[in-house]
Amino acid sequence: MAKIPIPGTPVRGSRSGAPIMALFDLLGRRWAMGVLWTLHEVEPATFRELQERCETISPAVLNKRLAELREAQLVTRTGEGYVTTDLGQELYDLLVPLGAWAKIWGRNVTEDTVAENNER
Amino acid sequence: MAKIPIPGTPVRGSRSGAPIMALFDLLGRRWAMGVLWTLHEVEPATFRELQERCETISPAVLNKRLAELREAQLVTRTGEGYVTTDLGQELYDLLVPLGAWAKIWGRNVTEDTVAENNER
DNA sequence: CGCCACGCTACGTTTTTAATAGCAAACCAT
DNA sequence: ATGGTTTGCTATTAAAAACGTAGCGTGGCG
Repeated sequence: MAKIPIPGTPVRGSRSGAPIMALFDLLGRRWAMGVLWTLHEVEPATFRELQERCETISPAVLNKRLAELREAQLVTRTGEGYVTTDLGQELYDLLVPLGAWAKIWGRNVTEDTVAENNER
Repeated sequence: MAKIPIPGTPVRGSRSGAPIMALFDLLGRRWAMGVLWTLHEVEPATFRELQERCETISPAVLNKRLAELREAQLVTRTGEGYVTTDLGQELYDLLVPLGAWAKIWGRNVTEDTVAENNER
């Protein structure tokens, strides 16, 4: 059984286990959000499909993240493959705005990086 | 200079550097979202204030995350201490809904965990 | 039976995070 | 100017997580 941060018990960022900190602890693991995001755009997906979509993820980590996401009720497995749960869908919906914002952010970051390089 | 994922260049989850994947790469580092969240509720905050607020973060990691967040234009440093930038504020605003949702999620997760324990 | 896709597991290496100690610089009252 | 404090961080050693690759066991199919 996967070990996930449980709200109400000590987690990173909060000894009292504030839900947001438990969530950050869970999502702040490499690939956690990426898997959820990628799964959502392909579901239902088999383990290997998901692995290909993620391009560079190793099976060990994918397996671990999937176990955690399942434990956290965000993902489940059906005969057709892995799918997001209702809860997972809700979380995904909250992540969507980040996708749009990331584009704006990306413009800022890359412009500045280019600018800095030109300065020298 | 801190190494952060640059949209448009290969990052975890996307060889082409999709902005959302670059963002996930950045935020999917331990403490990244927690630091941004915590900073927002205390800013302006000194390094040590932030460290205390985060309860269990080590100075090395805090320093690294701060360097990355600054590099990513989300945080900056003033005479008063560290503060979020406009961009960082925008991102924080997008994170806020997660705080509310986390409470609902937390209820689900803990209830099920308790239920499972009672079953045995 | 042979062949293939699937869901993982194993394992050796590299990277990241943790935990703790402590240093240099700025500030501050005496 | 001197001793004490706070601040921002670096150094170091150890543990944990992630990577990359290989491959095993199972189940379906011809």
